[in-house]
Amino acid sequence: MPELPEVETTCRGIAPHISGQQIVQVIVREKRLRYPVASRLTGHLAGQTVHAVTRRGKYLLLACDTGTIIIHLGMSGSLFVGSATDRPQKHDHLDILFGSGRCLRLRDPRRFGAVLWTTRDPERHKLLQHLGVEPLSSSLDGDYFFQRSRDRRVAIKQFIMDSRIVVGVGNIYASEALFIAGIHPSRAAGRIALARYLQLAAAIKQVLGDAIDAGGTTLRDFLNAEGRPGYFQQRLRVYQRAGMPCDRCGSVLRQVRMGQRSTYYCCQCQV
DNA sequence: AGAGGTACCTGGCAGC
DNA sequence: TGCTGCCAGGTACCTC
Repeated sequence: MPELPEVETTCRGIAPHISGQQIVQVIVREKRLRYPVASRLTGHLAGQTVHAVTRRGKYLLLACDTGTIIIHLGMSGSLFVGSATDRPQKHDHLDILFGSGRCLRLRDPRRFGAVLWTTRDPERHKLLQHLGVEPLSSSLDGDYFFQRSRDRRVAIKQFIMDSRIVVGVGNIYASEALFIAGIHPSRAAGRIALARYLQLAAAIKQVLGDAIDAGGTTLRDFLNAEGRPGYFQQRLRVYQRAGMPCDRCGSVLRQVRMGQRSTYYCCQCQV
């Protein structure tokens, strides 16, 4: 599920319920996530207050008294606030219980997610220190892409999905942004002109921004959050539409595999 | 340094 | 119905 829009939606959704709240207990039912959940997490957290909930790339950061909880949702994770008395379901691996009676629960069937604890500046954590720019910030623009891509022969789709370049562009939105910008996904990153990178940067901001706005519509019933965020139903223009007509030119949309990932594009509109 | 492949894990689905 | 194989929104780490 989680691309950046869902992580952002999650961040906004859980923050009002847990910011300023004191943690009373952490329950780990399954510690075998991407990295083993440290047992010290349980001991360290009781009594600490969550001061802020922020996002860096697809990492959620819960700032506490003496350190920061780092959460990544992997490919199938979701995080929601409920009551501490709610009965856990099959893949509910971890709960953080608060003095308010609320419970922040991590559900992750594929267990590619991660829950980590650091007492240092989280930006310096091994997993975060090499992250590239935030796509919705002013740091991402055509010039930035142009400079970083010189002499790079990697396909543009893999280039924009490289978290050292820009964070948060996952497989769905990489295809969507390249379609909007009219760039063929396998074109070498180093062979794209500045003017086209200006369009690509704008396209990425547009698709991610629209998705966050759509995801925001589900925030109202976030406490019941169980179903999919609203943005999932938004009309994707190429993703999973192979064989269907391009909504711009009518050509049949194609699907190829790039770096073991499905990629969708229009061979007329994208060059 | 850059490029490409592999591994981690479960669930849903198509095809037989 | 039940089995098999493939696919899925991520990313760290390995080799060449």
